[in-house]
Amino acid sequence: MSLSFANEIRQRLLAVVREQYGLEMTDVAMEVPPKTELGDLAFPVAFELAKRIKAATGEKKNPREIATTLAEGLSAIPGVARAEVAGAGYLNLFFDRARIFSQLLTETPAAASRALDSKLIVEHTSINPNKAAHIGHVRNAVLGDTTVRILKAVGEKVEIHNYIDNTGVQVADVVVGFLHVDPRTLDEVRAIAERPTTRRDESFDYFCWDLYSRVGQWYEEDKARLELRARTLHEIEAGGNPTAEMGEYISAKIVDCHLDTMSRLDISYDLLARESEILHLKFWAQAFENLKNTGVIVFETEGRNKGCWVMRAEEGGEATSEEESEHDADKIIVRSNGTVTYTGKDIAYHLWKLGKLGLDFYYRKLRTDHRGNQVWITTSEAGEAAATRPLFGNGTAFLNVIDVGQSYPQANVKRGVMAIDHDERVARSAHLAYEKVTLSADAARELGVESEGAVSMSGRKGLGVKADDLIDRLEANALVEVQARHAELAEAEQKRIAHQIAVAALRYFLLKFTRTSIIAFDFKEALSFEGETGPYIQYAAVRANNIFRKLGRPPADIRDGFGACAPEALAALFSGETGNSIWSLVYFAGRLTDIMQLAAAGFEPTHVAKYAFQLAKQFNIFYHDHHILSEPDEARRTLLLLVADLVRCRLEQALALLGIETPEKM
RNA sequence: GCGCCCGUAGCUCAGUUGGAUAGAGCGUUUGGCUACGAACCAAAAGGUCGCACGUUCGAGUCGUGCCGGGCGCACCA
Repeated sequence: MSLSFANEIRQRLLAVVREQYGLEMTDVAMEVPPKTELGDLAFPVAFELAKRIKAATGEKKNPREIATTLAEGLSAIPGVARAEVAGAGYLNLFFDRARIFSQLLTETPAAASRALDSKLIVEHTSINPNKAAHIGHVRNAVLGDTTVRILKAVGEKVEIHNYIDNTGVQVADVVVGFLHVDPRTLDEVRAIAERPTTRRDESFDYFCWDLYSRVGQWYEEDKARLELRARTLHEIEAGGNPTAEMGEYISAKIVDCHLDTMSRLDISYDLLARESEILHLKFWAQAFENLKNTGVIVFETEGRNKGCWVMRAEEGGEATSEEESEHDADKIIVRSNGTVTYTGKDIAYHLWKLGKLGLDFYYRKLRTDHRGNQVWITTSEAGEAAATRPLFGNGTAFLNVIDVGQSYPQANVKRGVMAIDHDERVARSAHLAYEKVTLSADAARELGVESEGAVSMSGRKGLGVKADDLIDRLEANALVEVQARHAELAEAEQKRIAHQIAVAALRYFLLKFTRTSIIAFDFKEALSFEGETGPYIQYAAVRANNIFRKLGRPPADIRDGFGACAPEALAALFSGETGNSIWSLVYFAGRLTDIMQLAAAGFEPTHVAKYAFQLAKQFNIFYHDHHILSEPDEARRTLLLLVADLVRCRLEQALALLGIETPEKM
């Protein structure tokens, strides 16, 4: 429903309150009644007014009486058929169904675009480039990608980053593996990474997955070997030596694998920002100056943090607490030996995101992805000229999709950044925290681990469901179903559809949960195509499309004939019990814009996922109740076709927001 | 000890700024394909919304205190 329409009603209502009761209200609550028979919009405002009137005049008024007065004052709003008082004092409005319906047929669900000078920088995926991606990583990527789609749909300008920690401990561990556990020269590693193979388990990221867990065991056997990790990490950070070269090669190759995996799920990026550049281009040194100048960080000359630069805890109301506990929340940014902590480096990186650092990366083209988008990557040495590439960074706010375990460091990063850049728009920046994916007892058993309850995945132990394995299984299962139903299609086409179904199943499975809910991954549930699943929603859209295919006329053709329908036919469509249920479907289809706004405001893609499922469910009931093509009344048939078309459009749009395609057939 | 998240049907989970009779999927039982293909639909059974106070005309939703589970709180990243 267009927002301006609802806002107009609100304003009118506020005016009536002013005229009738002389009360100034800034806003009124508005909601959708639980049943269509009760109306299309409900205002519980009379309850609050009763209270206010009593406070102002001492006069006791019944909420129903107030609602009645308001209803009388609300006459003649275009699009509103009538107002009713219901329950204990609800003011319910009924729309002019025919009018709204015709409006919806021409409306496209896009929100008013925001200021053009604002740009959100969304960081997601950011998998350590040392092993294959697993289902937990996919949750991050799907959440991030879907959030981006929704933000763009409501008019935000978005830049998508994928942070590559190519100089971290995890990469160092695989380098240790190739140097000491399963010794190989760089050329031999290259041979493994670049060997031509169609076998999934021979791909380089799978190879490293196994090696990484072997390294973990190898450390366990002799803790002294951890020295080797520290030395390797140091060499990688320093750069310009054979160890660093090995790390560079491995991480670049694994990043390639990750991008391929994510492409299968229609996920893409604008820029891969690498930690090696943040190190080599001395981002921290610059940020350090900025932080010192503003006084956010101070040098401790005594106490247990003596010799460190720390970010002091915010002054809370509790000044009475002991000295010791006050210093608990102080965050060390520079250690007493002069090295910088992770938090410090991340503050520097985020200042860059906002264009507040005074330094920039160099950039080069990495690849053109499956969508045809140019993916860029940072480099330390002179890259593409600024004139021939996008201007990266300089965002007005950042959004980071990172698991909930990073909440504390993330809060510190934002605190440090806000101390330097306290633009109110920066305050929108947020850590989009999501809970982890664990393995259900059944899933763990399938992977060889016996357990009573859910089990945490562990890259270090090599325990987890690899993303490509799962997608392969989904595609194989979907292909069986497609072949059973559409033997007439060419194999390539069958596979294409199976792929679309697999993506729908996986993405919906990860989006049906709220961000803060732990997902206990279960194969049976994730591999299902029935019930509350992505394919169920696709099926509803495909059914709608089938009607038009059988009809032999495109939807646009039907829309052109709308004007010729008699007003009586339109009135009949929405009258009676059957009319109510058709109207409730139409009205729900019209609410996509509201849902988008809700999802965007809370960075919660689940709202769109749940909406799409509910709309599909309602459509399936409609489909079952009305056999459109055999409808004898031609005008009514046209109108039913238009309803089907409206729902079809909104379903496909909602699916697109979720990163799910609608197959031609299924 | 401090902070955050979770607790809703047998299981897995939704539940927008507090609103009308708390929903869905799976599972169980039963029914519906010579229709736009059943990856669907219909029906039944299943609830002290962890517990107790409080605020409110109204609490699954807000506040306080408990109980139970998970995760953070490094001169690690």
